[in-house]
Amino acid sequence: MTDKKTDLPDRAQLMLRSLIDRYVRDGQPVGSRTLARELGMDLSPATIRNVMSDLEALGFISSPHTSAGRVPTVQGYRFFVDTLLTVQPLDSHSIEKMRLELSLKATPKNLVESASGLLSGITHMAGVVTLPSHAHALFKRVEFLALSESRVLAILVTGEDEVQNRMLKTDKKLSASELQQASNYLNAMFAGKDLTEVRATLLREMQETRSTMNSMMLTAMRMADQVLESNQDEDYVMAGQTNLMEFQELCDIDKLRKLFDAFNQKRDILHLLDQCIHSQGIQIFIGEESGYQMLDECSMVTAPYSVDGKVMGVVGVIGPTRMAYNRVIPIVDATARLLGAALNHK
Amino acid sequence: MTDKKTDLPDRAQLMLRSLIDRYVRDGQPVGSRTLARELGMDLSPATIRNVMSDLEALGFISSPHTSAGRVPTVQGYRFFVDTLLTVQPLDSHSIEKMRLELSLKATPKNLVESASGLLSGITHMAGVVTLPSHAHALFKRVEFLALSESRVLAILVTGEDEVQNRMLKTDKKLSASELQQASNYLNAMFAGKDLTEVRATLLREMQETRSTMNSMMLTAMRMADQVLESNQDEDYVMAGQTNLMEFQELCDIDKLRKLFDAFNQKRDILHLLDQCIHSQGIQIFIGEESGYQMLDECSMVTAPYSVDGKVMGVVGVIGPTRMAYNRVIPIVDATARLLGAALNHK
DNA sequence: ATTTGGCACTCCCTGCGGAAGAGTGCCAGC
DNA sequence: GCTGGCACTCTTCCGCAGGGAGTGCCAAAT
Repeated sequence: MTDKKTDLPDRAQLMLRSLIDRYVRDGQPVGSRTLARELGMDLSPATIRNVMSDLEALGFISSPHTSAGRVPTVQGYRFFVDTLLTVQPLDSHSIEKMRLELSLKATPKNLVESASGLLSGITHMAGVVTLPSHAHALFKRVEFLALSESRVLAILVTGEDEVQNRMLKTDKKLSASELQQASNYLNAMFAGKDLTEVRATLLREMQETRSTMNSMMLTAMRMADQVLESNQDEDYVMAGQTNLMEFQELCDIDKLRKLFDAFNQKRDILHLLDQCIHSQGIQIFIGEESGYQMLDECSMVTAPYSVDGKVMGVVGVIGPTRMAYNRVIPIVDATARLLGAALNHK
Repeated sequence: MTDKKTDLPDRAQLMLRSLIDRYVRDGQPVGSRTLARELGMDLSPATIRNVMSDLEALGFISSPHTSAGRVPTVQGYRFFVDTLLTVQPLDSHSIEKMRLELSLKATPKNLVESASGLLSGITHMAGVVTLPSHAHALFKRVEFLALSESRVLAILVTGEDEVQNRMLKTDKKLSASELQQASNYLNAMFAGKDLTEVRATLLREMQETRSTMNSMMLTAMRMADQVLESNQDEDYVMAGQTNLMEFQELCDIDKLRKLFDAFNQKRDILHLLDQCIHSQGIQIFIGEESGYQMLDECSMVTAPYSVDGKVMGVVGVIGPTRMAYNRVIPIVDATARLLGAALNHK
């Protein structure tokens, strides 16, 4: 009986799965004798060898050298996670512990740090969580403070009493009452609306009704535009990077350095996380699949987290390609849910 | 002719210096023949050996094993930096380049990041710079914004238009005009004063004149007290940590991990930097001198930076014990000066 | 009193060879 | 289609010897 989709006999699939399980467990190439015992289905090593030979031909496994066992290839892992993997949901006890831990945090930033810490703590790998996007936060109010001749401090308060500061440059000095007028105007107009919506409305209004606007309104809108302009809140929090040093597949100083450089640079990692944000559900990059050389020996398991059905960011785990995917996936999944929930009713 | 202070013959001092120079240069234990050539003063290896023997007895050098050369001990380095070292100031060309780089940065945070980057870039080790202390910043103004029933956002503007947000809890709801009154009162009273002074005055006033205060004043003072309370701005910015991976004395994964954990934790490093902040001028911890195990094979060279004669923080370099102190010291020194200057006329 | 050459000694590093172990591929027989 | 047997390949792990670097000590020279 063969699986038509993959054309890979059931038995071979079982064996691939066993081999990966075993390899993930102790990191040694798996030989036919070991696998025979592991499988427990009363086959001789010779039989196993035949099938292994097929699996190797298909590119799912390979052997480091003639007389070593077999090791899964990237494609092997890919097939494994795509069609062989069975994950059982995380036990409710662990989930409760995580929920508790998160419930103690007050600010989004703290929550994100905590989530990242949880991920790294539980998986013993590196945890990464992007800061929640402000793109869909609700505009609550804005206030302006004149600091000097041409500098105005804008304070933007969004949905959950998140506060952001922006420094604006103005052409001329604006009086306190002018600023007050401007903020009153904006607050009346936009309170409760979505930030991206606010921005869109703003741009439209400035185009369409420019002529009929009085100068105060125009000033107000220009300032609001400046405030919303630089809303690229792309950043992430990482925890447990040093956990990665423990894995012997990464103990090469050179690889380690490239990896840590990338973590510090943030750019490439952000780019990857960005790709994950719109994939509904778990996303996995295995080894070179990421397209980044420093992650060649690593895998990344991510899940987007959302509040009110709106995707706010992504949580993830970075570890060696040889990781226990079936253990990591539910952890990442649960963390994403819990973080979303914690951000919500806060 | 002997140096009375140290009781170490001139020639021995010269030799120690040469040995350290050489060892720093290529990392190999230095033997008597090598040192003879290095010294260039026409002494036979046998003579050198005799003196080396003395230096070893004094604890300045040691040999990893019988038939290797000699290596400086921590005490050797200590003697070297304390009494043997001659540093020439950094050439003006490099200084100009650094000044230029710093001049492009606008905010203190950017300046600090840039300084840290410069340190690591030039020395090829890790650069670390603490954020400028706000303790002696000038109070410029404070504004309050009611966010909800019992939560008030305080915006504190200090000297150079630095802005800090604080979230306050209040017993009862305060109206916008009440908040306005409070901030007016505080701004009139404290504008232009030193933050620590403000705090001190605040506490004194609240003790002495409590009975004669009206409730508005009291509320204002309570809030101001909350704002200034949590002014512990202890943090640092680090750059080039990964440079440390290149040194073979640190290529031990375990040591590396402890080191990077400490960098992430920040606590211990901050504690060390704190010790340096009050030492007028360059401070150096060599190897175990720091008292922290993860820094056993490392040295730290620091210098405080100040604005208007007030010490604001410290810049430093962390690298292997085997570092070119005479090269690093002027770099750290110059960076401290330049950072102070850049923070000043900004 | 210092400096020096000589010499024996110690220790590390390298390369070599052989034995053990693990695993494979192939083949013939069931 | 499965299995046992067998020859073969590779890695890993010693043990061992030789070369090299450096030391300490001593007796002779300056």
